[in-house]
Amino acid sequence: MPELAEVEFFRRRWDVARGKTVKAVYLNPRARDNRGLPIAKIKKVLLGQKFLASQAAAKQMAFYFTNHLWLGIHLGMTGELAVGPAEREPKPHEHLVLKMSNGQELIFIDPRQFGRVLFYQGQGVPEWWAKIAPPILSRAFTVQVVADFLKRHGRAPIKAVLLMQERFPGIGNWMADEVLWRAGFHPQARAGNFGPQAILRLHRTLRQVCRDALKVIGKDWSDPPSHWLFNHRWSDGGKCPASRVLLKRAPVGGRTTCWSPAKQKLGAERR
DNA sequence: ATTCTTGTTGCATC
DNA sequence: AGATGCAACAAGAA
Repeated sequence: MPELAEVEFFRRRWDVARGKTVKAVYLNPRARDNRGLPIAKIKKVLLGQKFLASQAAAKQMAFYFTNHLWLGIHLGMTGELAVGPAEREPKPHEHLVLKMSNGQELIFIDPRQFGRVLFYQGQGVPEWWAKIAPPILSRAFTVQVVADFLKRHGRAPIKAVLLMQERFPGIGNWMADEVLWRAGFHPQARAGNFGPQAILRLHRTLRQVCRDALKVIGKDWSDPPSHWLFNHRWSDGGKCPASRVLLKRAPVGGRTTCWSPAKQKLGAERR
């Protein structure tokens, strides 16, 4: 499920072991998440190092250890981070496990294996971390930046554009739908048709949904309130929490998309 | 049995 | 050249 706020939630889970030392490393060499990793080297250099800090950005996390060591994790479609006691019954698809000095294990589970584990050792910041786009909640995410990006992808449906991580880091399928629903834009609206007022509104709504999601899900994984589209989007016969009309569902930009035909009409973007 | 999936990439096509 | 769309990746749920 992991989009912006869920990623932050999982980061916090592992962060309980901050300050502890790595006592053992397990990396499944056959897991697709671990492809390309120097597994033997990671095991060797990580052992005995202290977990110093963690950070989430977009759909990625970075865990930083002494000796300039970085572990990056992308949760893909089905990944999650867990913390468990060492004597637990291991579950299937545990692709990375760090045994920590407090007796806890930090576990990365990912059945579908669309996720990714990354590694870096050295001064400075790894390329895979540095290249993540500036956060939607940062000052760099200006209205102008959004306007330029929509123009550049003018022929694509706005739904597909909102999913582009190079400009909307952390936005995934449900967040994109939530934004468009709240702002009142049809997911099929062409990005190039958005007028100045509509762009302003889209920009503001993007920031608001990110803030709200982090407040609700990012902190302790509470379910969002039922007046969000989130709670109704996957059920057949789901109704728009604002207008009570039957929600529509269809693929847009290659992804299942849910919208309220009452609230989101083509043309509203042209202002 | 079949179809679906909260993500990303690589490649074909426009 | 740059933008767009789609299949592929893999496993489990409905």
